Amino acid sequence: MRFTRALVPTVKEAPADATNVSHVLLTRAGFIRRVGAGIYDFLPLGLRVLRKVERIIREEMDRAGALEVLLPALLPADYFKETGRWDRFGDTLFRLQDRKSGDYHLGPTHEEIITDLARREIRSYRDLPKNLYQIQTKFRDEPRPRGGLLRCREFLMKDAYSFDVSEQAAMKSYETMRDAYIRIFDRMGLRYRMVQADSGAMGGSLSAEFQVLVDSGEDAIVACNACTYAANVEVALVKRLDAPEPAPSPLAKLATPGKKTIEEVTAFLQVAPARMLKSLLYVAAGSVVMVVVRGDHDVNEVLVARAVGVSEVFLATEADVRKATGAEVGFAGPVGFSGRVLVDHAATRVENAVTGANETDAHYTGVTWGRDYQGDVVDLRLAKTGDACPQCASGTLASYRGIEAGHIFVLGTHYSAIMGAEYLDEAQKKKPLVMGCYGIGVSRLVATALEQHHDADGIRWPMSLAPYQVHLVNVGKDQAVQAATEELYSALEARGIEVLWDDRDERPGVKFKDADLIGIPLRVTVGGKSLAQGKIELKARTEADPKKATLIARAEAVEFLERAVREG
RNA sequence: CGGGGCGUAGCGCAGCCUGGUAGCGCACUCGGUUCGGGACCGAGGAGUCGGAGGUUCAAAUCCUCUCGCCCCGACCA
Repeated sequence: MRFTRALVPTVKEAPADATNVSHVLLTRAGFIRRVGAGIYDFLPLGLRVLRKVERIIREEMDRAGALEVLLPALLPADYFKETGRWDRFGDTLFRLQDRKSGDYHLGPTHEEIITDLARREIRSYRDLPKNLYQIQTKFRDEPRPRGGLLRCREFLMKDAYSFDVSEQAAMKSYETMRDAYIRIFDRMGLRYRMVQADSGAMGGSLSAEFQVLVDSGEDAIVACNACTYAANVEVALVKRLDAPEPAPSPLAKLATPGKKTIEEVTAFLQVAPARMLKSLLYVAAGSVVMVVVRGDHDVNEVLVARAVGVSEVFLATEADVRKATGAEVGFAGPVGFSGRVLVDHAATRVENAVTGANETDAHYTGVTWGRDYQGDVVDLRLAKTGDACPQCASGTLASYRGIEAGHIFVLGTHYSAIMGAEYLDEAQKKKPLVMGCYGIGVSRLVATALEQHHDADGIRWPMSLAPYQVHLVNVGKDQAVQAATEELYSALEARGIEVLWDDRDERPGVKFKDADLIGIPLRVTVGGKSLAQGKIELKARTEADPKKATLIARAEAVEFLERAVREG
């Protein structure tokens, strides 16, 4: 492609509202333009990257035996009403009505629609297993779209759904997808980690996220430095500690006027935060539960929700706290508390702890688990760097940040049971299809890849995702240079190499700056000086030194570049 | 939904406090010089100042309402 015929509107200044690199660089390099909040145009370069992402995904999904379909984006409300998600999805659903006032919405995900297809078309165990996928635009009215392509209201997603005869067979489908995902993300040249994840409201039993490691990522994950354990902090566990030698002191009540926070109490009583019990009140499905963790630990709300058996919990309001404890906020504690108490395992190991007395301006000291208070002992604390690995003997956990690029689930029969998607087994018995679902954020990946591959000058696309493979630059107006560049351009195109030729009548500096910004992996420069020696210059975008270029004989250039492109 | 902020030329911004008929940089057009890391000189084109209402002789500027957007938090199959 000749630059003068292309649409590559690069700009020097970043949009004022951009807060992350991918948004800034995709905009500056002319890949995307913002149309509305969380809504973007893909310009030619952006679309080419998007297509590369799609192609890799299609190739690997097809290789894994999945079948591509295309489901509608515009959906009658009936299906979501059938599973209750019409209500549960709340404001996230883009709703609309047709001319006859019928309810419709734009699809945020397609479990219902695919399950409907399956219940109509899959009848026998002989039809199974099946894995259907699509690459489709999804719509979610996010409470707060942000980060350019990272969190949009309209975005492109690959979603796949597997159907099997049994839980065991579904596990196999899940593993096949897991392996396909590994190939996909490897091919994209991303550094990522597969982590245990919350199956949450999807009603699934097993799930893993593919987290692309980026410091600015929205998700926090922990991984063991010695074994394979890696998990989203939402569900990460920590090794349970052994009990200390018990040396219980008697329970005593102390006046702690105005000392509400852990910091205030530890300073006032001269005790370490680890000797405190932090008691927080949560509302779960309408009732209040007290959650007790060690003073230096934080509560993991997903674990609390799991322990209670609900999909989410909320921190109680001040009024709720006063009502439940009879004291101001800051003085809650498990001793003598009448409601349900959940205690983190580590908290039960604190002997002679200090905790609120459920009485304004008072705390207890000498609090000991089992003697002074009871409760359900579960794992409730948020894992953090340095915590002991729950899976192996000696490892410790380290924290990372990531962007969720893929998520795979075993769904079980959640949707098939509700919607009556059944097959007939060998014994002519009707059984619900066992499902799995597998998503990849296609448009998000364009931004995610960039978040991981850029420098101060611009983007550094991995070869597999780059909009073009070679960025050809001619410098100077020299007739010989012009002719040589033209010839090289044609030769490269003839070999099927994707080349963007900056044929603009611009100064070299402008061309080089734009080349760095756009981020095509190989830059080839044809200039008067080197051409006089029969050479052209090759510079990889990953090479930091702007002056470091490899000189290649003109005659060997095409083959050399062909090899360089193949090797990525 | 809670807190904060911003809407002025395609982009980034100033002007608003203290009302007086809209400006800067980039980009764009034309002419000239220049040409290996975002050149320079000169001449131009381009804005219902987010919208509605009000105050006033006069509103980008003051007042009221409204819409949109951004940031932090909440939320995020």
